[in-house]
Amino acid sequence: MTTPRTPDSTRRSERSRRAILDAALELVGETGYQKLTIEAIAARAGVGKQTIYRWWPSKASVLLDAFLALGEDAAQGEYELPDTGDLEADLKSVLRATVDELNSPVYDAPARALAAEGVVNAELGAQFVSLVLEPQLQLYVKRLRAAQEAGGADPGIDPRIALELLVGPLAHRWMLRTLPLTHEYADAVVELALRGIAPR
Amino acid sequence: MTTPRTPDSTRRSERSRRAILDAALELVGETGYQKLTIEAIAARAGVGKQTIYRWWPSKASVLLDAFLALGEDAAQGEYELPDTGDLEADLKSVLRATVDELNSPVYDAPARALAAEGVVNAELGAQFVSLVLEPQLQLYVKRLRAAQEAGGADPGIDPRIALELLVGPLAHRWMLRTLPLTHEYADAVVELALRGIAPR
Amino acid sequence: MTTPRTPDSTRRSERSRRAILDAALELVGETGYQKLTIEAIAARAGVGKQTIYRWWPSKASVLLDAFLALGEDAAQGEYELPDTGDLEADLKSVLRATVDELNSPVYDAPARALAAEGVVNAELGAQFVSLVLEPQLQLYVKRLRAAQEAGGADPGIDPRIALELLVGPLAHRWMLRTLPLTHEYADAVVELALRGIAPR
Amino acid sequence: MTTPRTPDSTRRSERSRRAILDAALELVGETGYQKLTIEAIAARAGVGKQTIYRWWPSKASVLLDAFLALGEDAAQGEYELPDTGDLEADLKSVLRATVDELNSPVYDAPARALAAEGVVNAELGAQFVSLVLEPQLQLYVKRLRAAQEAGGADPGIDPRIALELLVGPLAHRWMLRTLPLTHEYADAVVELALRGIAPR
DNA sequence: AGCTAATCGAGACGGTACGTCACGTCTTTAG
DNA sequence: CTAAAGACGTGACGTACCGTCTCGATTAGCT
Repeated sequence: MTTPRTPDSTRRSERSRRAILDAALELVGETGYQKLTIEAIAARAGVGKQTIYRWWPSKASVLLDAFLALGEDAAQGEYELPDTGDLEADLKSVLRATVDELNSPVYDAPARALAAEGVVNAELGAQFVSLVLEPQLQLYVKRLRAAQEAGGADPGIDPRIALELLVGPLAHRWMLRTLPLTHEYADAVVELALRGIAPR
Repeated sequence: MTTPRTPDSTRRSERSRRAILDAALELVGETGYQKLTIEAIAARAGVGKQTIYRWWPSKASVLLDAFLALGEDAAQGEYELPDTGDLEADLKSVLRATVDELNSPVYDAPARALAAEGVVNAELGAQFVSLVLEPQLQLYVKRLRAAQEAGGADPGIDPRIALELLVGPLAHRWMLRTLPLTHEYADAVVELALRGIAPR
Repeated sequence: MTTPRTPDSTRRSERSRRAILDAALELVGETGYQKLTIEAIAARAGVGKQTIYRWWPSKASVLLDAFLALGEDAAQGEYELPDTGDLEADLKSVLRATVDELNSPVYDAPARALAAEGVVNAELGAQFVSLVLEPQLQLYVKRLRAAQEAGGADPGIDPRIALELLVGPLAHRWMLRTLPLTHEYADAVVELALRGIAPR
Repeated sequence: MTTPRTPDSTRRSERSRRAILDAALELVGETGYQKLTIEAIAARAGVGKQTIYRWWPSKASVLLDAFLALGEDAAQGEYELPDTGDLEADLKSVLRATVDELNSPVYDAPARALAAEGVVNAELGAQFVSLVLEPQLQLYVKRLRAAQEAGGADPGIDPRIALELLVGPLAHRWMLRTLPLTHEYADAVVELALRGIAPR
């Protein structure tokens, strides 16, 4: 009988939207993802619960938006990997920066929450990958292609797989905390992987 | 005034323990981890809730035990990686088997649940690593050391890092479902990683 | 800075007013008073909620107006009780008509809703009494005074109390549905009450 | 799938039951029936909401039980109307007592709430009548029958209707507050009604 | 083999959060 | 420039589970 009713996004309150995203980030940092509740977000944001349910289907979804907003504030148009001509140096610098980001408390809590949710919830996972992860990975593809053309990498190699050799190990250590995630580790991974990627 | 009392494990009902672990595995497969509840496990197992709370501190902990039991049934003493002398062939065979396991529905749901929980819950994550993951990884270390001694791998390389070059990419694809996890991918990862690991 | 603003009743939309009253009557019949909501009335009437809040302070108040409109349509100037000179016959005819009205589905739902609200909400109750009930009761007073003057009723009796002996029992059966409300009952009440009212 | 599950009344907490009934009576007196909420009852009683929902289907139902408990405490086995041989005196004394009760703040709020709910909700109304009202009314029937046998009342009269002539007017004034409910009014009603009831 | 104490299935309890509904207010937009 | 449409903060709804707590009724290990 009563249709689900899609809300009118032109009437949306930007004020409330920001307050919700900010509150979500704050709370996930303070209490962790498991204890993060929609009610707490609403209370902290000074917003009715319905205003959250009107625009997002789940708390994971709120957090994804909050994380994207966080990224946009920070990124400020950094849509390229450095290309100094020295592939090894460039990759080391990028992976070291990634290590720093993953170790930074601001990114850590929401990123873990989203990654964990994505592991278990395919739909959210797909969004996380397409909105957050894949754009990053494409930068590697581009940089590796450039290296192949410049003769710094074996042209027979699939850059997609090469990139996973670089990123996979970092992700592995970060997600399950098997061993500490350091600059030295990033360097070691780059060195080892490049021995496989280098022209024969 | 009565002490918190630790339960007497000699009197523990093996019947109930099995029923609980089985129910947990069934339910995590049917409804997913988020919707898995202690009450549902108790009901399915025909057991009082207290019997679960008496022996486990959380649902993640129940699931970890259930997953370990699942592994023990299957493993049957396979505590070695094959060593035919051909490192590449051996690794391909092992990683292909891992791919099959990760793609199998029986392992997938509980393994994802535990991995996700471990991402976000450091304590459970540590248990997962030490009980499930690390024993597996040590097999790689052992095999790689053997290869180094036999001259099939560069002795200057840290086997721990080498192994992560093999396992990290697989884990990455599995956890976030970026791209399909296939035998071909396993082969490609082994080939590329071995170019880095091989003696110079 | 704008004053609370009293609405300008000359600009009021008669179209909306009727649609709201009609919708209120329809809905109270369909779903009952408890489930009657301002939002549903507005939706059914094709009217904004604010148009209701502008003109009425509560849903009970809307319903009171709707009920009054209903009465005006029906009454068409029947502002007298019949006076054939036979008090007993006149009262029986009036009370039988009242029984029919109370048993009619159209009047029943809104009348019950208002009566119930009036029981518990003194303000609305006072309005209900002064606008709906008291005018009716005054007709009885007038008819009984006429009978006293004509010698058909004891002049020593307070007509106000006499009337309540007639109306009270009907109201009692109707409100709490203790026993069926029939013409026979109306007749029996009139006969018994008149034995008390008659001249000695 | 999941059966509605009827709770086991032998395990019921008497402590909680009393606390809930007491809280309901207190709150209905303080804030009125409309503003009475299950949540407030639970909070005041120091009880989980589910404990209310487990045992009662609605707030009206809680209040009915609370009112019955109130009655039981007060009544202490007064299961008879006085019979001094003087019908008029006995009825006046009883109706005066009823007037006092209806005017007492302790009874007023819950009684109004239940009466109002019963007007609009047939199911609750039937319970209210059979548990609260009808037992009272039967006492009148009994007393009137005794009077008929003793020659103090016309044996041709239906006691059920006679009683409604006594009780109906009181109820009418109480429910809609048309005019004040006083001892004088009770006396006047008895006198007038008895003129109809008396032997010819 | 019988006693006795702990574990067991069951589920009521005080709570927290869920996701929904309606309230009454306020703002935006179309006629 | 009125009013429909409807987003908003608020708060109660009734439900689902949480983790704790009592209940008898089995067990299982010790006398």
